[in-house]
Amino acid sequence: MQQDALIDTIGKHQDGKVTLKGWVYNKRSSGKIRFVLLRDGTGIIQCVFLKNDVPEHVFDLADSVTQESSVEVTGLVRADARAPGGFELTADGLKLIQLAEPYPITPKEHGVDFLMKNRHLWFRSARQVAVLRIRNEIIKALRGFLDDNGFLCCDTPILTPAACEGTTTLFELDYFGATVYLAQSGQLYNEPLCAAVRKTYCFGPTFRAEKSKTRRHLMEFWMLEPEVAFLDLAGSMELAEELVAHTVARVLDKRKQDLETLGRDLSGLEAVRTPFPRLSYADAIDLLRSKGRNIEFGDDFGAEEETVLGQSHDRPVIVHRYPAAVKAFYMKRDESDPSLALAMDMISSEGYGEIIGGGQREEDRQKLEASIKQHRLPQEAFEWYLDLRRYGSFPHSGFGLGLERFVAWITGVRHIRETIPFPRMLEKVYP
RNA sequence: UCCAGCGUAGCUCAACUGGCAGAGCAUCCGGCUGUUAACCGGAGGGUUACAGGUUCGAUUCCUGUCGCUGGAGCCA
Repeated sequence: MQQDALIDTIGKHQDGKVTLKGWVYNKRSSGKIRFVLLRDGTGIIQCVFLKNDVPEHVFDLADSVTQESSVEVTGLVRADARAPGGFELTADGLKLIQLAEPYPITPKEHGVDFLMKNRHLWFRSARQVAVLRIRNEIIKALRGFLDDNGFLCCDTPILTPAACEGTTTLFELDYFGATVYLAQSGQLYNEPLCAAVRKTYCFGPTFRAEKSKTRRHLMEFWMLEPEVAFLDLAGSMELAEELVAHTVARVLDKRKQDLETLGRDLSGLEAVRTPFPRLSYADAIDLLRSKGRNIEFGDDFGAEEETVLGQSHDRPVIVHRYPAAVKAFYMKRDESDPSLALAMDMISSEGYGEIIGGGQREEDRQKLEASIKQHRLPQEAFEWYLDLRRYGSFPHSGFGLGLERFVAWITGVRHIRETIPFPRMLEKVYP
């Protein structure tokens, strides 16, 4: 691809003349000198226009051009200690591509509702770009780790005939007269795939029609779900912590600048090294009670419990062996205590809640059928799933990682809505 | 769905116990040769979310509706 000069690598052109295309981020003027901050999608650079050195129409345009107008600037690249990026452009030309109408998002404070209605413009701002860059780095690191460890990305369908787990509310869709649902997980489909390729994962959007209205929930979010044949619960906990630690290290290595733009406290991320503390559900209950939480054995954790558990360690904590009653039907029971499921959750360290949920799957057909009945699910919809227990059944485990919660935690962004370009929230689908 | 809070200029917010609806930014005009959310002077910009009520008088108090924000439950 033919490449114009770009701001993030402008140093290559030091003392040379370049033409930059981009948008006016801000401008300042002072009589016979005018400054235009140019944003090109890779960075921001200050362009300096001197009245005595540029044609009059160029000098005039540097004053009248509006915020976010698209322009083409030519000039000399100069190192300057005063410039935030280290370089400045001494401009000699400015061409207007389109004069922007008064831009709604000024370089001042704005409210959430206003910013969300202008989401398509909001992410031109520096903080939002930093989040998008980190999100991309996280995706690359997650996929890279799995790809390098022998996983095959196979992917699973988005339109599904029945509820995967029968627990959460799904979006319903007309499928040529039949009813189908938007997938809430690729997990059941991953299981036959791991019998074919041993280690598989899927990575795509998932949908929950729950009327959740918190800073940790989206109606549409991206989930990474690895599934491995002949892997037990302990193995899946190791995989999860290695995957998370690798990804955090990678972001610290590659996107420190963006983390600093966001004002992220790096010490919280630097502490994320394996092994992560493991806590049985029973131990977690004891810990919560010792901290004054009123919780009984058998209760699932609420948001406050997750926060207490997450904040009691300097890195993510893995809780395992939950009561089977609070977990999905396909979870394998613990042989030493069949009331417990071989399930595990990873809770992030700084109050961002559960980022991973998974465990070992039931491989015994009769036990699985009993569980399907117990959960009042229609067995005929799961015959293909039961086939895996008929034709060479095998122990296997996996988990799901919620991308946006993970991004929220790593970036330190308080609300999950900023971690995806176009968040789908409760009754909010514009833009 | 439930609980709590908030709706005032394009945006962010003031307006004391009910007494003339105001500021900063943005926009427009003018000034300034190194500005960093630049600054200085001036101008325009209002059905105080909507409907009703109490009152001499309502942005302010009451009722309802709508919208938004935060939280809970559910989960990643």
